[in-house]
Amino acid sequence: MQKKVVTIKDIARMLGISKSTVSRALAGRSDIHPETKQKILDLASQLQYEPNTLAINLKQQKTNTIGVIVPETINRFFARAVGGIQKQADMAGMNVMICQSNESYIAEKKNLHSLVSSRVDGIIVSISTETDRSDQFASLTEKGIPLVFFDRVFENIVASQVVTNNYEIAMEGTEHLIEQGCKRIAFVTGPEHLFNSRARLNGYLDALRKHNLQVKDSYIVHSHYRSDKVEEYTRYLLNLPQRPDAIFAINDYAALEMIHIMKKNGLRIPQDVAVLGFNNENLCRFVEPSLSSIDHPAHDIGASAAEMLINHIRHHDMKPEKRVIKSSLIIRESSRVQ
Amino acid sequence: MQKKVVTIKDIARMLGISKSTVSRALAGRSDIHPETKQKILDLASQLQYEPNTLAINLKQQKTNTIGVIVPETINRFFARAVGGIQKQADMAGMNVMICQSNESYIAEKKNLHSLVSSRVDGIIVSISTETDRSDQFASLTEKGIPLVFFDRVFENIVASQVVTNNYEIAMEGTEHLIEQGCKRIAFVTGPEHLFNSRARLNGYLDALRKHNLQVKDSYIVHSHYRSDKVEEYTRYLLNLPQRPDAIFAINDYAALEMIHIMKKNGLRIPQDVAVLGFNNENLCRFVEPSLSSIDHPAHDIGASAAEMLINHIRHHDMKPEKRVIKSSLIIRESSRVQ
DNA sequence: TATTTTTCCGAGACCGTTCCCGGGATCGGG
DNA sequence: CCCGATCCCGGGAACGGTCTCGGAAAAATA
Repeated sequence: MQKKVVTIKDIARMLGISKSTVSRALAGRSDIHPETKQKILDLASQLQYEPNTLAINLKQQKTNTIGVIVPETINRFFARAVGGIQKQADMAGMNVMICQSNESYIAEKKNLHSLVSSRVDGIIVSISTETDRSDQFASLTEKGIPLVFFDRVFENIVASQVVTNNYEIAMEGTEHLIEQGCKRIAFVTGPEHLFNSRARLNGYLDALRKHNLQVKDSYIVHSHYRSDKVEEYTRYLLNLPQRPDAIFAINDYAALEMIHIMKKNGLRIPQDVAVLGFNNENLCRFVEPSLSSIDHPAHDIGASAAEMLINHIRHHDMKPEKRVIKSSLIIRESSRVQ
Repeated sequence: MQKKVVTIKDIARMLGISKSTVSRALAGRSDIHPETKQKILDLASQLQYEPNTLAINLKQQKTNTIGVIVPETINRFFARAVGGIQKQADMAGMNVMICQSNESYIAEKKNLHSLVSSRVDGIIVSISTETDRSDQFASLTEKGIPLVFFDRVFENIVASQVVTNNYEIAMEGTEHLIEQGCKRIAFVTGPEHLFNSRARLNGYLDALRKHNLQVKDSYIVHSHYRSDKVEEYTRYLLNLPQRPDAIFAINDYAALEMIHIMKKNGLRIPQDVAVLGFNNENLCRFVEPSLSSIDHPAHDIGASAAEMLINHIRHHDMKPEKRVIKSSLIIRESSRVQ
């Protein structure tokens, strides 16, 4: 049943010429008679010839492909970042191979091996919440495979990275809540070992200290980015002896769910509890109250990472570079107390 | 700078044996002395040897990879479907290569060529809104490459497909709105040439006819799945001489935005206009009013498509199969008028 | 000890391309 | 008419693996 896939050799045989000549014609090189070339191209399209990229890549010792490892594309931040990567790759005529770690260290490692085995020309990574060691990435550098991290990065590794101004924006967001008169500000952030979680936490802490507000550990929640724990830690916060009067949430979906739970408990947003989200999803504008958030330019971050990686691939001697992309605070009803 | 990547030949040379033997050890075959095998494995892991999948795939004439073309993973339905595909592929020990058409016919065609050139073992597709012809897919069958469509499928092509009961669920949803006393039900659906859009539309129309309600073309909006037109057609619907008293929306995000606009215009949901969404996103439970929706089991659809494709890959003589996965109506506040 | 079987390994073809190299044919200039 | 340059094209190695086949050495059997 299985039809034989047509190769360059088939075309050569049918035309009574050598495969070198066919290769020349298909590659669009000039040292070939126009007439011969036309015959080859005609037959190729008639037979629906598709070049075997496997063979080409093997021979060329490069794949024209950049590998991407992200936690999960169900997370819109990463979906948008991947979009930015793909757009940039398209412009450079490169392909993209996307892997999801599903926030698992093991899966991430498997993805990495898979990409290396596929001989991608470079790799872009945003690490999983579970990942707390970087040696598996260090070995890439030894192999000469360019590597760029974005958003979720390691602090101490020497590699290019694209991050946002986590510290500053967390500080700005917290100060905004303080200016609204909030004094007991809860902070929901990611796992402690993730660099950007720590940076955000520090921004939050420094904002409190700067305004002489008491830091209470019970107001700090370390959450995974997954959604199934939101109800649990919301109840925890609401049941504290001194209920928070503001919540800086890890993302907009979590913020939305928290607001929903608090409303059911008779709390008014923002009068009783002000809420600030993260990511500035579209839905922020359509919910009630509209949700203040941090605009986190996912698409640009991805595009920037891809651009940087492509540079590394093309000029192998480049030094690691760190880019900071600015997030911005978008104030809406959920945090406007006065 | 660029360190040489270690190959099977390097290991053979360093150990003074032939590459056949190294291959045997690495492939875990039995006709090799345990001691030799151990030496090879030790050196391989010490040198961080990674097999070149390009070479393996070229030789084996298969890639153990399934290609996926979806409109865009920023759309959560497709992100979840891809998740289902990936899970199923993992279980079967296969890889997944994801392409996004970005709802463009041209890009979709490019993706297809790219996957064929990469010699994927099979392809899963959900077509773009622009795609209204299927010949590019027909040629896959000639080449003997298994193909499975899901959700957005062609009506007349002979290929395996996984769809939901679009007609029935649109009918059920519409009847639900009718039972709530709504008489002027607007329907927002996808482009006319898409099979599932038409199926849903027919379900809607037949529900109206069954209950002797007048069908008005002005209540039917053909929208793309992108979000930037929502405001436009919402205003159109609200400005109709006979304003609709119910809206069956194309997805939950559109529904949310429509509700927001209507509220700003002083309309009460659901008393003035009942709203029914599509996809049953998490946020449905957290918005106000909570959003009725159609639960569209994206993950299962993807998993089912992948399972089917893997079967086709393993048993080349299989007949095309059509699977229907049931969606279900989830009633919440936004459509509960009484 | 002679023969058979088993164990283990090497040689080399092959997958589908690219590309270097060399050579025959044609052409132009002197 | 001769000869170097130009134009086309074919042969064949190479990319990094797999796998078949055959054979030498070791082990088992007679």
